[in-house]
Amino acid sequence: MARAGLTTERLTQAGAELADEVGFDQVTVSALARRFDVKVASLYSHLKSSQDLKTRIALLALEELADRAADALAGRSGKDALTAFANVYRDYAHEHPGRFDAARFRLDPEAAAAGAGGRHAQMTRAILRGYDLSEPDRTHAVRLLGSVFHGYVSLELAGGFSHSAPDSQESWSRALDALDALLRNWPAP
Amino acid sequence: MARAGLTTERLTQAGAELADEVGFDQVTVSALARRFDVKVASLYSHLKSSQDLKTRIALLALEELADRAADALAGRSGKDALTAFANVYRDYAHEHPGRFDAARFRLDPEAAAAGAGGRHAQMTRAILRGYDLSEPDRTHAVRLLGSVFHGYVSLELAGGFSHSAPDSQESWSRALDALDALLRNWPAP
DNA sequence: GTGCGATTCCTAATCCATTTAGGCAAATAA
DNA sequence: TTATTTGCCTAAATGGATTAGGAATCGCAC
Repeated sequence: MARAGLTTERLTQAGAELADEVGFDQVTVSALARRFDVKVASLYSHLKSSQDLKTRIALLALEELADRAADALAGRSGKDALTAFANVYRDYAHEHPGRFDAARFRLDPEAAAAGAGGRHAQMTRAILRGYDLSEPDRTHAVRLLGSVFHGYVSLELAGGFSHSAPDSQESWSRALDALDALLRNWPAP
Repeated sequence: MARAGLTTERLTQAGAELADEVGFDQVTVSALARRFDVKVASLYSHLKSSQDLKTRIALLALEELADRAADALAGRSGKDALTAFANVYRDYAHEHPGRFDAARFRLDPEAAAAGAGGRHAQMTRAILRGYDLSEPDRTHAVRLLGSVFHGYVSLELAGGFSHSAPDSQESWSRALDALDALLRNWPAP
């Protein structure tokens, strides 16, 4: 019987594709086995558990996202950087809804720390170098930006802004304008 | 054999409590049956499916949230209203993490429309009456506020801001200050 | 109070996902 | 080639979701 060539990486990758197709919470060890035309138990040589699979998909998504963001930030600053960074999030979410959902998966703190978690915060900080903020305001701003990106895209993906004018794209642009204005004019406590 | 007195409402209520205790995605028809000391199949006279149960919990949470928000907004305006509204969200999420998670559940559009979905947007609009914004900027602002509230609280609940200074409460306050400043000084396109 | 229909809950069975244990065969190394 | 490791399999236990059909209980009319 020919071997299927399973590895943890291939399984994670295929799991990510599956997530994009059927939704992250529909990702199941069984479905993955079907996709490789292999018996379910075989996957357990490569994955600790169903939870393990999901965690790996989440970490993959975080890495991909961080890679894209790093790319987008190169050579940009100020509002240009802000916009580019934000659009990486939004575009990624639209291209890979399942992965994006995965990226919001509750990770055990150790897994999050080991993975790309820190890179994201670091890049958000980098964007703020283009604005005149010092600690602790810079941290507050990092958290606010993260909240807006995560929140807006989540609501949009959940269908919150469809079926109503104005266009979501328009609101997104204006939200970025607003954030830029806010960062240039951050209020004193 | 004495009857347990099951009704759809009691099941939904108990499901919400269960969600707060063990997490929304751990809410299961079986667990609910155990809680009522009743066989699983019995619940299917009151619930269409597991999905149905989750949808009901989500709608319950949205209603509770809308009720609290309406209460908090009464007699307030401007930043006062903004802060009160925002704190309702955050407090509710901390008191009832499972329900809050449920409120972010992907609802079929019909269920969302039938439920309290519209009340939330309406109240957010009401807050903005205290600021000088006209359409379509008001809608953009509604979406931005919703994104921040949802995003911040989600990230906070996921543990994103713990284990690092400054305190999350501090960032939350400063974020509200910032939003207030932004709304008073909304940038032109 | 007795009887009747409707409702509530149960038994039983099926299906599907997760997970572990132990075995045979294929790839790799000696 | 033989020995060893590794990859995938069969088999089986556990537990949730769901449906069909049966029995107990309740509310109400007589």
